[in-house]
This record gives sequence, structure tokens and C-alpha cells, in this order.
Amino acid sequence: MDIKKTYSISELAKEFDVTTRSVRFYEDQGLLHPTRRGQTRIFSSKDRVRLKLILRGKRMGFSLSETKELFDLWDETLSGNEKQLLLMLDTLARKRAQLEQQKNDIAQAEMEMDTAEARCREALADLQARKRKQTKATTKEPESIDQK
Amino acid sequence: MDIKKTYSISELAKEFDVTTRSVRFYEDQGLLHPTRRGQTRIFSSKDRVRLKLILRGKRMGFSLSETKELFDLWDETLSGNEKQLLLMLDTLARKRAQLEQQKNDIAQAEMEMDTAEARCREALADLQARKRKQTKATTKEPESIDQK
DNA sequence: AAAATACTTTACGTTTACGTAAACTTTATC
DNA sequence: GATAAAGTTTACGTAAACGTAAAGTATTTT
Repeated sequence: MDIKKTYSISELAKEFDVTTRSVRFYEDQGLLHPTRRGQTRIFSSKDRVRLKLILRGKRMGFSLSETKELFDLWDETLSGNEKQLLLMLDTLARKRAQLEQQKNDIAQAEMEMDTAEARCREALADLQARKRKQTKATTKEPESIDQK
Repeated sequence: MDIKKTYSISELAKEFDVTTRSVRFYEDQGLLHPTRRGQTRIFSSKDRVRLKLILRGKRMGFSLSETKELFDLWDETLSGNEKQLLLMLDTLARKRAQLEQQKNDIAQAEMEMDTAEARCREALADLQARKRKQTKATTKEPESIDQK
């Protein structure tokens, strides 16, 4: 059970650091389904979870429509007929493959960042060694810690 | 050392499964820097590597301009002054943090997919158990695999 | 009750990452 | 040397994901 049952648009916006405009847009696109009290939107904790999923999806490079497809598929799956269930399993498998690819990409990127960082540190060490030499050579100037 | 020294636009496009339009666009945005023989673009193996990086970046949810920033920063870093080196190290650290976040996101997503899949399989098993019962109960009608 | 605050709809604007078409040139092939 | 294949520029079109402004309503605070 979540702490609260319902949320206003600005509560959600603040919590997840998005604009209310975005939240309304997600509703427009059929990703969120707040009820209304008069005109005012009332978001359920299900909506809250979905917003979290939307944003995670974005960080993972998923488009809104991809995320929507997943939501819709899941909703249909809950209605429980066999075809939907099989379709969902299939989709899950495909998404898993995607995640594997992303993990590979990340691992590669990390390796390259390792070597990039190493090179940077080498170059830095070089520069600083040279600086020390220069300082020794010209002992008269003490402003060796020169920044600007 | 790579197999080849230079590449045509369509070679690269084919190898990485993008359109030539995209490749030209990446050049336009300053991410690739082919030389010319007359009008024709000639891509170096450095360009090839960069194209690979562009596409990986996209899979990881990076925009072209983010990727370009990294390229530019790296080029400047190679010019070797201390400020650039420190800036690069800083940027690398920030990117690492981003990758950590993505790894968390992926781990979360995988967990949720695990439970989703489990539920699917349960539901499927349920349905199939019921089907078997029905078949036993009403042995007279063989059209128990009712679909429509 | 007036003012401030929060929320609403409507609608046009913007950026990103290309697609698509037109009209032309260069290079390879028969 | 014709013709096909691959490449080029120019330029307009488009979908996604909001930003931003306008103009109104509802609620809360003073």
C-alpha cells in the first residue's frame, strides 16, 4: 500500500521533477488516466507508478508510444485470454533482448571510458612533470600553482 | 588497424543499417567529417568508429548533440592543455553516474519483467488446467479449442 | 470581497532526427 | 556513347515531446 491514495497534478510533477505540462501530455497520449473532481485531475497511485515507469522508460531511451504499447498490452493481458498472454510473453522476451543489448552497450561504453580516463591521467601527469621541471629550472618564479 | 582505410557513404550505411540520409545528417551536424574526392564523400576509419559511437549513443538514449559534445570535448582534450584534461575527467565522471543510473533502471526493469512473466505463466497454466477439465467434463463436444 | 494561487483548455511554436522528392553530376557497365 | 547506378545539393515535410502563452475557472488566503 502506498502512503497516499490520490495525488494532484502538481504533487506528482514535483515528486518526479517534471512539469505539469508533461503530465497532462502523458494523459493526452493515453498513458495516464486520472479521474476528475469537477475539472481537476485526481491521480491514483496506479497513475503514480505509471508515471515512474514512463520516466524510467525515457531514461532507457524508450519513446512514449513504446511505453504506451506496453501499458496497453499489460492491461489487455490482465483481461486474461490466452492469446494476450502469449503475446505478452513474446513481447517480454523481445524487451529482454533489448535490455541485453543495452547492457552490452553500457559495458562497452564503460570500458572505453576507462581507457579514456587513463589517457587523461597520463597526459595530466606528463604535463605536471614538465611543469615541475620548468619550475626547477627557473627557480626564481614561485607562482608555480598558476590558475586563472 | 581496421581492415580498410576509407569507406563510401553507402558502405557505411549498409554496414550499420542506417540510411545515407542519416549519415549525411550526422555530417551536417558536425559529428562526422568525411573528406571529398570531387563531390563524393570519403569516410575514414575514424568516421566509422564515430558512426558506431553515434548509434550506440542513440541506443543508450543519447541525443546527437550530447554525442557531439563528447566528440568535441575529446578532440579538444587531445590538444592537451590542462584545463581541457580536467574538464574531460569531470565529464567522464558525470557520464559514469549516468551509466550507473541506467544500470539501475535496467535492473529494476528486469525484476519487474520477471514478476510479470511469472504472472503470465501462472495465468496461462490456470487457463490450460481449466481447459483440460472442461474437455473431461463435456466429452461429447470435441471443439473445446474454441477461438473466434 | 479582493488578491493570490492552483488548475483548466486551447492552440500555436520549437527542437530533434530524420523522410522524401526533385533535379543534377559523376562513375561504372555494357 | 548510352544507360544504369550511386552520389550530390536543396528544400520542404513530419512525428515526437514538450514549451509557452492566452484566457478562463476554482479555491484558498488575507
